[in-house]
Amino acid sequence: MAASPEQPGPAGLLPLLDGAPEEVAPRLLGAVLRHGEVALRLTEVEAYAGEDDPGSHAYRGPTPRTEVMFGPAGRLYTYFSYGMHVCANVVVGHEGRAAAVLLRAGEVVEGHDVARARRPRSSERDLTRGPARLCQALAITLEHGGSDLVAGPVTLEPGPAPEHWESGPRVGLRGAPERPWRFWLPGEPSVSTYRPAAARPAPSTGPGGRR
DNA sequence: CCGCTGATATTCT
DNA sequence: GAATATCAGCGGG
Repeated sequence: MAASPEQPGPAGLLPLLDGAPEEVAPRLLGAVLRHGEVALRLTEVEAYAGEDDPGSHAYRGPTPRTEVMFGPAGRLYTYFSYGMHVCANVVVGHEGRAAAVLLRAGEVVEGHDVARARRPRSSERDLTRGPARLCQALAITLEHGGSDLVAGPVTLEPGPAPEHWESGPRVGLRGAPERPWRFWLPGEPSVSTYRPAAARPAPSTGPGGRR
C-alpha cells in the first residue's frame, strides 16, 4: 500500500497534537471523541499552556494534579472542578512542557439515547454544552486521567480540517491576561457556544467575526 | 432568551 | 483558609 501521511482513526491523532496549544486547539474542532457507545464531534475547545500562561493549572509548575499535563501528548488530563464536576483535556505538545486543550462542547453523533439517559433532566441544548456536561454524557471520570487517547477506552479520531472557526477569550478565568484561546465552530444548532462571564472590551475574532 | 445565586471537594498558600 | 478552566435552578422578559 502507498504510504499515507495521515493514518485514519485514532492512530492519526499524534501528528495533529504536535505544536503550541493555541495552534493545535482549532485542529481538534470536528474530531470525534468516543467512549463506549457514545461519540461526539467536538465543536468548542480551549487552549492552555504552562509556565507562561497564568490561566493554566500548570502555571506554577508540576503538582500531583497537573503532572499529566507535563507528560507526552495524546493522554487525557482530567480534573475535579468546583467540588462537583469532572472536566477533560487532551495533552498536547512535547513531554516536559505543559500544554493541553480543554474539551468544552460537542455534538452527539452516536449513542444519543445513552447520553440522554445519563443526563435525564437536561435539555437537548445542554446535553453536551460545557466541559463538565460533556464528561457526564460520555461517562468520563477521574479514573480516565492519564489514559491514552489512541489505545482507549476513551479515543479521539481526527476529522477533516475545519474550514471555518471562530475564536475569543477563554471562559471563567480570573487574573489571567485575555488571550483569544477559545475556539469554536460557528452555526451549530444544538450546541451553541458558552458566553464569556463578562462583557469583553475587544473580543478578538477569527475569520468572519464573532456573532 | 437573559441574569443571578448556592452547592460542593480538591488543591495550593 | 481561600480560590476554583462549573452547573442547575430560579425568576423575569
